[in-house]
Amino acid sequence: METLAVIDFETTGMSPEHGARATEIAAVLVRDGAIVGRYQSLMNTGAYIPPFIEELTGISNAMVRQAPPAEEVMREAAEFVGGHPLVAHNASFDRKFWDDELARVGLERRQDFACSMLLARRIYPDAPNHKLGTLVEYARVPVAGRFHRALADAEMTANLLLRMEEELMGRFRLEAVSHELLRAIQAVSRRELEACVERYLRKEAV
DNA sequence: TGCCAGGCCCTCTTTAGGGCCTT
Repeated sequence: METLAVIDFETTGMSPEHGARATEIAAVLVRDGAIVGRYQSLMNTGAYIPPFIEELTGISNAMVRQAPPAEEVMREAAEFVGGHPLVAHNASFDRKFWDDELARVGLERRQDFACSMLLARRIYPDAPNHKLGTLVEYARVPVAGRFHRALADAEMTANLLLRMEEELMGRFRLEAVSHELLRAIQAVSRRELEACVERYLRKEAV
């Protein structure tokens, strides 16, 4: 059975290209419909956390000053994730920081990301919006802790992913949902969801 | 907010604009 790694970063800003750095990372492993592993750590990059971000995440400059060095944390996180396919909510954001923080320790990403936000737009088109907090309530996912902390957000994203996989399995009578199928679904428009799954199933059958 | 992005999607579209989502 395939194992997926769901990751979430807290950061000092929106883009590493403009100097933002990670302040916390979490990764949870998902297999057989359940969370089977967890990793979480604050990380010290030396970067300043603006007051707005401190307020948003509850992660202060004092907290990260006492945290392990970013190099140590990223090596641990990369080892924990291994080669498992990745998932994140609005993955384009976490992918940038994953790639940037790995590169700083001489490592490279080995796998693709699937995005739970793009999937939710297709699977739950009638949700009020597709923010993680809204989807957690909409899909009746248990609240795992404070929003905007990495482990809570990663766990809720993982459980949201499992709900969406159940929805796909029920709707299309699938026995399992692979990372490859998730990537195929997120690459088509909402209207093409059904045709996409059918194409995928035909390819699998050949 | 120590001021910044960018990929994606929808539609009153495609020779474009604007909103969403992440911190």
